[in-house]
Amino acid sequence: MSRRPTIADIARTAGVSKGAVSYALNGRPGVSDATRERILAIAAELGFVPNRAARSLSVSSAEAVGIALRRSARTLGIEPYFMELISGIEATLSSHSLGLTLQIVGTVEEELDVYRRWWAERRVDGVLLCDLGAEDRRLESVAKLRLPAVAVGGPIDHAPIPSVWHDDAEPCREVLEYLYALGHRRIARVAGLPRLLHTTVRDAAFGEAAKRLELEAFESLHSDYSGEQGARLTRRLLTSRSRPTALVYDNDVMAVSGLGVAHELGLSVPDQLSIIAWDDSPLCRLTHPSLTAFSRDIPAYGSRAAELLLSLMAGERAPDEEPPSIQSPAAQLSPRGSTGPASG
Amino acid sequence: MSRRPTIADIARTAGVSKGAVSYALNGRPGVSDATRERILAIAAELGFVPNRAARSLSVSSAEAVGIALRRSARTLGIEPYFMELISGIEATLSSHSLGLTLQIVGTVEEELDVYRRWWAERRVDGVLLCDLGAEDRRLESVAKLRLPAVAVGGPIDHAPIPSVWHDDAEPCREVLEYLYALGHRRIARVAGLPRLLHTTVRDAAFGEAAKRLELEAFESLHSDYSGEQGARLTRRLLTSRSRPTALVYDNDVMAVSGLGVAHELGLSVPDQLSIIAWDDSPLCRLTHPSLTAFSRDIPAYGSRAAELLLSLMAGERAPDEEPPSIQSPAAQLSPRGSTGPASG
DNA sequence: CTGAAAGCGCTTACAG
DNA sequence: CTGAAAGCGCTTACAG
Repeated sequence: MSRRPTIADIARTAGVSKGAVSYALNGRPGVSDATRERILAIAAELGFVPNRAARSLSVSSAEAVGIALRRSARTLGIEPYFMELISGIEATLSSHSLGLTLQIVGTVEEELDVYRRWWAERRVDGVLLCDLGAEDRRLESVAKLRLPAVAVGGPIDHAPIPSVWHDDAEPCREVLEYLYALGHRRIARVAGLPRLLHTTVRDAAFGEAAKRLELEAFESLHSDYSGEQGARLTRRLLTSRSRPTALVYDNDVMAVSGLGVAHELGLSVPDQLSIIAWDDSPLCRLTHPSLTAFSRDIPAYGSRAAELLLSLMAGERAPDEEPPSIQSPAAQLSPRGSTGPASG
Repeated sequence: MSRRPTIADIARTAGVSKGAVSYALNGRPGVSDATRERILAIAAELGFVPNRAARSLSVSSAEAVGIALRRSARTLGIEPYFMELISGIEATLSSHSLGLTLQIVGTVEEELDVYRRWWAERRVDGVLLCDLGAEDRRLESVAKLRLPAVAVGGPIDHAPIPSVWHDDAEPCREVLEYLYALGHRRIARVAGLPRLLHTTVRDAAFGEAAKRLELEAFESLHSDYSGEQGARLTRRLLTSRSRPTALVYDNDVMAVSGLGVAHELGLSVPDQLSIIAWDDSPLCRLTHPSLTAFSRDIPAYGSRAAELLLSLMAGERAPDEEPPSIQSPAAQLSPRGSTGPASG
């Protein structure tokens, strides 16, 4: 038949009720094994696939998860992070036959509107929140909607929703100690957006470690993660009177553009300048020298977030139980060609 | 009320039937203006948003568009193209209150299964096909499903579905003439996947133009678009006995990694080697020198594809009418620092 | 212009 | 173990 087959079609050819078909299809008691077999065979033969809308309407669930991204097309394109994260999320979702609904928004207000609309429409059963802010209105808002949600990032203690996060402070200490061991005493950092949670975590950790190591100089300049700002800030740092011998970047895009500026200024990397990128992506191996970077498995991170959201949606915990945040492994430093001993 | 309001709630408080509410909400005749106003006011006050599943079930439409990507997390992350395309698509869809459902697949078979399932479930009303192949089974398959579909890429003449495409041959001629004018006579190209349609279009156009210009040497080496292969093929080309003085890359990722190889081999760009990238993205401005590249507005391209799909979904043309493909502006060459006169 | 009813395709108590 | 029925929340002919 060219019309999509329904349970009514199956019921008719099997000579049973629609209820029986539903029980058989969903592996529930209520039909004998023989009948079940027969029904399943007919369903398979007809190529039956349940209509999502009908199913959703009955069980009041959308069988989909939503993700709203507050970033420009430009940023989304250039930052490998998002697509890798989405890949991981999507892998988990599709293995549970859940759909992924994606929307790009311009402002927090728009983003909150999207969540409210999704909730009201029942378009999604849960959402994943990205780009956590140091102060983040979204946490309370989605919690108030009672829309299952997981924050991707953290740590966010005493928050109304759980998060999947990883420690950002330890890598900060690690990288400064590594550079210190290589003899670097004047180090600077081209940091990310100051409003983001992980930026503040790194700000604090870098500050403390720099003080503890008694570095000659350490400063963090904040940026919007773009290559343009990465280049501009790098130029500023490298043309100052006592220029740093090592630069740490909060993402890989800026590190690549920083390397370009070093070339432009005739500084050889790593002889005269060491460069370290934060988010490792294939980008870091594209350059010459290739970039020393902090690596972590972003798709796995996304998968873990999706799994946590699934468990929330399944309502596996008591209403007043502490939301079970999950800590992921911290990023690992992968030394490559862009770091070496300080030339003094 | 904490329960999501339904049209029944509105009907009750307005003292009318559910049908009247539906007419009023959808701007259809069947209610007086006064009643309509009253209903709309109550709906607004209750914060009414229609339940998607119920609406979908009634009107047999999912109010969503699907896109299945057959690329690895790695590729999706590093290629700015996809996220930019998706941004453009999404912008158009959300302005029409349509959702975007995204799925990542491993093989063509999986991809075709996804389309079949989406169709059977009525999860989407239409799909967008990316990464068109020179031979592409998907065109026939989705056409057979009678699932509205638009191919992103082309030209695909006499195809069962329309496409949004742009001319790739003219830019090929243009770039060779440009390099010729700069004095280059030995040129090579690091091309993309040979199975993709636009690769074959470029293969042919480059071949013809090279012959017409009577270049001393022109060759195309095919790759998988990855930085690794870009580097490997560049190394091979630059270490051959008569090395080319200019390299053209089919994407920007490989061009960046080719530039890295030039640095590695101590070749100065553009003095000893000119480099041109195909897909312009912020990546091309990250390097030093910045890369001469072919630019086009990818988000706009995505928007156009989405709009064409919407018109198809609206069923605006007769069943036997020729599918109305849309040609987009060809890519424009943006000369930057990576190209210059041939040194001989 | 308006109301009551049927229907979209599922799921799920409720009787037999 | 099975069947008949109601219900999810909308839309849409069909009568008045």
